[in-house]
Amino acid sequence: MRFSEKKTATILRQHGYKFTPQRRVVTQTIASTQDHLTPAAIYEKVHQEHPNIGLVTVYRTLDILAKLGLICELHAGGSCHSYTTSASEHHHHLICSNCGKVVDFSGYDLSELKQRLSLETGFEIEDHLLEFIGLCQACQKEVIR
Amino acid sequence: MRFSEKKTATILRQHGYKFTPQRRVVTQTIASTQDHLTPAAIYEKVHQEHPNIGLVTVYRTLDILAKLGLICELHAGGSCHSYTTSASEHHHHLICSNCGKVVDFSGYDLSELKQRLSLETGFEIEDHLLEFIGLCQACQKEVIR
DNA sequence: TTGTAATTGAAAAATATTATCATTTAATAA
DNA sequence: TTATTAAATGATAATATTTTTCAATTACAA
Ligand SMILES: [Mn+2]
Ligand SMILES: [Mn+2]
Ligand SMILES: [Zn+2]
Ligand SMILES: [Zn+2]
Repeated sequence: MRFSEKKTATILRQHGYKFTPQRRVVTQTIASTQDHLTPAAIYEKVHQEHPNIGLVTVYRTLDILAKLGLICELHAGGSCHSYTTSASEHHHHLICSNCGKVVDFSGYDLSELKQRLSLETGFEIEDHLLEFIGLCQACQKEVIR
Repeated sequence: MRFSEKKTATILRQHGYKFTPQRRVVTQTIASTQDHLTPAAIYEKVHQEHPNIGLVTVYRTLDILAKLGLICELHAGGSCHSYTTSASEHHHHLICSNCGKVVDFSGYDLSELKQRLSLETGFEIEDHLLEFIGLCQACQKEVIR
């Protein structure tokens, strides 16, 4: 079982959030499938059983669950955000989550990992994304929490 | 000089695209700064000098330039897409660009790189994103190009 | 120069996300 | 249990973002 209701409740409460029925349902819905789902897809599933839960609540819940690491946010090309349960001269990026500053870095080679994954999964890998998110020096001073 | 107009023109034409004034301007605008810019920000800059270039053209141009690797698309948390010149138990993802299938993988450790980057840049790194994009086995057979 | 497929811009449409605010509710402690 | 209260919800509206449409224009190969 990849999903523990008790754990979700505990972690939410530990961070000062309430464990509401809505949050339980959204979490369960995401846990009920291997797929990654867009907010709209999650809302649709949730809405079938619980037509009274609003889309906005889904968005709010996803934000919180992702922030707490209870679900995993991923970037899927076109439709930017989806969620799944948490269980040239190429360069990569370091991005400040506060001011948006971007620092490039290079010299980190992922080709060995890429090859390993290709063999293990049969994927034909075309691209990758490696980004670090954090606070730049300037923003570390400004930001309270 | 990080930007070569001739190279842009050549690569566009090599792929059957025309090298239009609009595409030149968008490329130049992106190349003119170290920042990463949202489509809206790019449009705004472009629009100052060339008020006749439409927002839609900016979007279309960004798609093409990114696809050809002439600019680099990045995922910046909140506001999903920006562009810059191209020069639980934690796990990561392998995503099929055709059907959206997601395969998790784990056991790849980025902590050493993270530490190195922290030291070099002064960033306080909070998170990272590592994703491989490609075609799953099933889709490799289906997809023509 | 000509022909033609690609591209463009304006507008509208479709999507996606966030803000507001009156009402309800989970959690704490009397 | 009950009362209290800050947090959460849902309906709606407001924004923001992206895509579609289509007639007019244009790059560029022939
Ligand atoms: Mn890059
Ligand atoms: Mn992950
Ligand atoms: Zn910063
Ligand atoms: Zn696939």
